[in-house]
Amino acid sequence: MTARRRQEGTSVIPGNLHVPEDCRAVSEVLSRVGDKWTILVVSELGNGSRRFNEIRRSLGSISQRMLTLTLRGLERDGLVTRTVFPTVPPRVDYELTKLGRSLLEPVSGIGLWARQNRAAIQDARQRFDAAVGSAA
Amino acid sequence: MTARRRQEGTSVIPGNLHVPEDCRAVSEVLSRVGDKWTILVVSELGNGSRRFNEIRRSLGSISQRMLTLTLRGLERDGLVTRTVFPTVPPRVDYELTKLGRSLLEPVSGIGLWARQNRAAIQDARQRFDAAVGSAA
DNA sequence: CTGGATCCATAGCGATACTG
DNA sequence: CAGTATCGCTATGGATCCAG
Repeated sequence: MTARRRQEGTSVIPGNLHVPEDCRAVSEVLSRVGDKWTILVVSELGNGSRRFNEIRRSLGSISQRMLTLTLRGLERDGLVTRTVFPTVPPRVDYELTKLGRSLLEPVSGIGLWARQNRAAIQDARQRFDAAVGSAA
Repeated sequence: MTARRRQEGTSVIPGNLHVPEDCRAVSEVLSRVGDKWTILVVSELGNGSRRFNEIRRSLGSISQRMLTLTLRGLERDGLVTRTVFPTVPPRVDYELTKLGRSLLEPVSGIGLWARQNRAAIQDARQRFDAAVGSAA
């Protein structure tokens, strides 16, 4: 039970994820990035500074509550800055930090993949469902 | 409600995500990729074909149920193949498809970012919590 | 060994109402 | 406009038991 790793793979990807330490790191980031809204918000902010309701409308379907929570989380993790203008009515601007912008690159990779392979996924899904349906 | 896109940004990232159509695509993929286990499983399978309990042990903490569900989902979406050997005891191998391997690249991008910036995030988190704590 | 079925606890998230 | 607070539903995910 000491060494049960397979040696065959020699790591196709440029950094192993199966080391426990890395697993935690990835899982942590994933629970931030992988939630329902983070990537969309970050992507929107990738186009420049935005006000609260601007983001809200640009995403269309996000609830006020979730946008607040998402932005709070991003702010907490140092990915966006929150600038309050003490005017009336109040105005709050959100903007990506350097760290936040650095996330834009890997995130856009996922986004690109998503758009390129969505059709393939939907197709596979239909085939799978059909097969399961007929088998049952 | 016809055209509410800003023109200023000129898209830092190589593909806009704020088009409704793309938003759905990304959200879809995200709900598959962004769950608690998919990325870890895909990463592990990136090193080669694996049996059910091999994956299970390599991740350590995943429950049997969730591994089954995750693999089923991945199979449904055409990202992994499931090969059953009708032996006794039964043996089932999982392996990434071409589509699955193509996901490995953007995923490893996220993984890389995670490892590189985990410290920065944790740091920002502590500062934020300290600030909020003192403000309250 | 692989994995289905069930029970249960919690987290996520939307809807709504209220405040500065 | 930009939040906060509360409620309630649903999805997620773990534990456990059962079966081929």
